[in-house]
Amino acid sequence: MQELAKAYNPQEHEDAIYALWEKSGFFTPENLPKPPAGGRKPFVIMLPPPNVTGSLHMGHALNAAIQDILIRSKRMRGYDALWVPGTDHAGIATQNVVEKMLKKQGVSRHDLGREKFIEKVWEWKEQYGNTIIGQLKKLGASCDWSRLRFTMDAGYVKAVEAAFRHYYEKGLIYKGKRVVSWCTRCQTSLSDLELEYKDEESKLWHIRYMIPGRERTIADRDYIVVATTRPETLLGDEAVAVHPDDERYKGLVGKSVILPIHQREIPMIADAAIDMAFGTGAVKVTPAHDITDFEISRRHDLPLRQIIDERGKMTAEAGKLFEGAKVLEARERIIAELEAQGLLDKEEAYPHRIAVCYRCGTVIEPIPSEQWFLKMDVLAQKALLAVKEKRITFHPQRWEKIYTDWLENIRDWCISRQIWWGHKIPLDGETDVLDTWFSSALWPFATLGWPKKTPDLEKYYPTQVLSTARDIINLWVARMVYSGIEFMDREPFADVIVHATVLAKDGRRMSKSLGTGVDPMDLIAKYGADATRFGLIWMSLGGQDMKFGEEPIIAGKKFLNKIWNASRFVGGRLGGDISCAFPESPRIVENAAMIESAHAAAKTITESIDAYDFGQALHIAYDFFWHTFCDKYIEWAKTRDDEETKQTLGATLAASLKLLHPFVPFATEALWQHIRKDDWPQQLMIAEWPNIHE
RNA sequence: GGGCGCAUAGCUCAACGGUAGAGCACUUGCUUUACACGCAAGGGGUUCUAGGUUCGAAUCCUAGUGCGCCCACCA
Repeated sequence: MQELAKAYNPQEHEDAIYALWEKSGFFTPENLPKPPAGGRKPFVIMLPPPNVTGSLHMGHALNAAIQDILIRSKRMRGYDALWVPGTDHAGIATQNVVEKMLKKQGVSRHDLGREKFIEKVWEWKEQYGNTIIGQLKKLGASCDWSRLRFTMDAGYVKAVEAAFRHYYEKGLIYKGKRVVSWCTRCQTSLSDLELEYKDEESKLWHIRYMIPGRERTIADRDYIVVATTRPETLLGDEAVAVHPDDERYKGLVGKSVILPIHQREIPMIADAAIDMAFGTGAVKVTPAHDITDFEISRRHDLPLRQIIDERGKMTAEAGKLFEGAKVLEARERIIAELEAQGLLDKEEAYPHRIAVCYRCGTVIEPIPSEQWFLKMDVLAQKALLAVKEKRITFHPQRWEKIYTDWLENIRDWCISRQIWWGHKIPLDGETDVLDTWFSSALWPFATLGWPKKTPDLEKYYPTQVLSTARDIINLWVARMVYSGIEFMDREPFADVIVHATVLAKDGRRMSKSLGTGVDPMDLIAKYGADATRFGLIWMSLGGQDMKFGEEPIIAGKKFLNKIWNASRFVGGRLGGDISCAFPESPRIVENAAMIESAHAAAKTITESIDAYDFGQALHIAYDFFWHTFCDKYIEWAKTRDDEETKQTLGATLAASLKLLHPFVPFATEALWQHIRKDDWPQQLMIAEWPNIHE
């Protein structure tokens, strides 16, 4: 055996080891050597496809480590372990990135036109889209790269079309004019889940709507007061609504009031959606520019008067005084006008949350728009039942509530987007593409060849586990569940791991804009991939969010050095004559105890992995290796020279490398390659997992 | 307005009904022939507060305080 360096240096080994793995082809289950008796059962995970805009962040790194631990341990346990990787075209996100790039060259997407622009996006995708794939390899992810997919590759386009047609023919997809959340910058509609909220120090303006004739209302006035945060929308008001039980307005319902500025008569209506306790209990109803008001307007058959256009400017309907003005300019003019006319009752400070686009932060304008919708009631029920009847379990289980609460209060899904980058809507003319999540929802089976009945689909669907971040439980997980049931008649996975969120050291979110982000690639460069994986998993105990610090990664680095040197010692002591097998009936008490400890460790590590307690599994492995094997046994074995002890020493090392491999694959494989004898499995990656039944 | 999570050693976290542990940091020794990325020994906690249940509580219950996150069509 060649001399090993005194200290483990990850940079010397990681790339070579990964190349060795890729060359062997064992990431592809069909290439695995001789199946165990009884054949191999599949164990399948679909990688949540990262956006082609992205590079690996700490959440990705943690999630990749979790999935790799599962896949590697199952592969060693004799499963056809398949981890399917891929990337997501990420509609709006990618379009925005490319638009920004073009802007630097002084070009807008409209300058280019649709076709040219999409060409640019594909170019961009080819150039940068696989950044994260390279980073996953750096991290040691044992994905089957021969099955790499993209949510807009040729086969995937077919899947999306088939899904759309299926829903359409079933009557679940319809087109309609609705008030939708509209981003005036991205020029597209957005679903509820694509909105973010921002606190704003706003004002609540109390406005007087005069009552015609000499009728009197509460407090003996000839006007009623409505409160609003958006006075400019009054130009589109079609009613004033009160609660049906509100005694204050009893006599007025069914009569009318005079809309300020335009002097239109609009009706007073009663609707149960109104909260009597808020403000004056009377609400202006603007059907075209508020989603709730739109719903009220449908119940009362009110017209839809659009006064704001998709660029966020006032339309001709708003009147000559306002046409062409931006919303905020119109607001100022309206307030000034109301004040001049004595119709501004009062204004008060009002802290308030406003919806903004999750991609660009622009304030959302609700506007009426022709859109495609997917009916959700029946599909949502299917997704709910899958969890309620325990065909799908979340880990930790409390996340099921997030999922069920959303599905129980769901609205139809607006699936059309007015952007250029995405799947074209099959029945549509030129304009729209599908929400990016419409294609992601098909991921667990579209990646396996659906709608074709492929052997892969037959063999590998359904998958076993999905591991993901919590913020896409509804955006993605719920949609995969009902899609799987709808198209495959079977839930796409049995277990959903909702992994911890990696927070900055001070407990804030990691984000580029806050400057709190940590780049996992920097950590890999500094400490190696194994140590980085070790640190992340070491911290992820009990499903709690983790405040990230480098200390556990340093602990990982030291631990790897410990493994390295223990192996160096055992290798030197046994002179290359290392056995993988424990002595059958040890006569020496210390050896028997060592073997028993190794079996016990194997058992608890395996059980912890199966329970998705990866942090606990790693702590057990660490404690076993360092404090039992090294501190006690190796120290004792130094004084011995008998065959039984030598055999125990070698076999315990081999078992330890196997148990540690899913967590720290590079160093353990490098050592295996160094100490292995010809009759050993050619790679630790496919070595048999220690027996846990003893 | 609802919901969820967390509060344990200087720091980051385990333990989840039976005498409080780890990693990092700290102290004191060690060129012990695998490892100073190491070895040995050690210091440090009335487990947020106040009640309660129990023979026994960090662990269960109630209330409070402080952080963090999510959902919602109070205009």
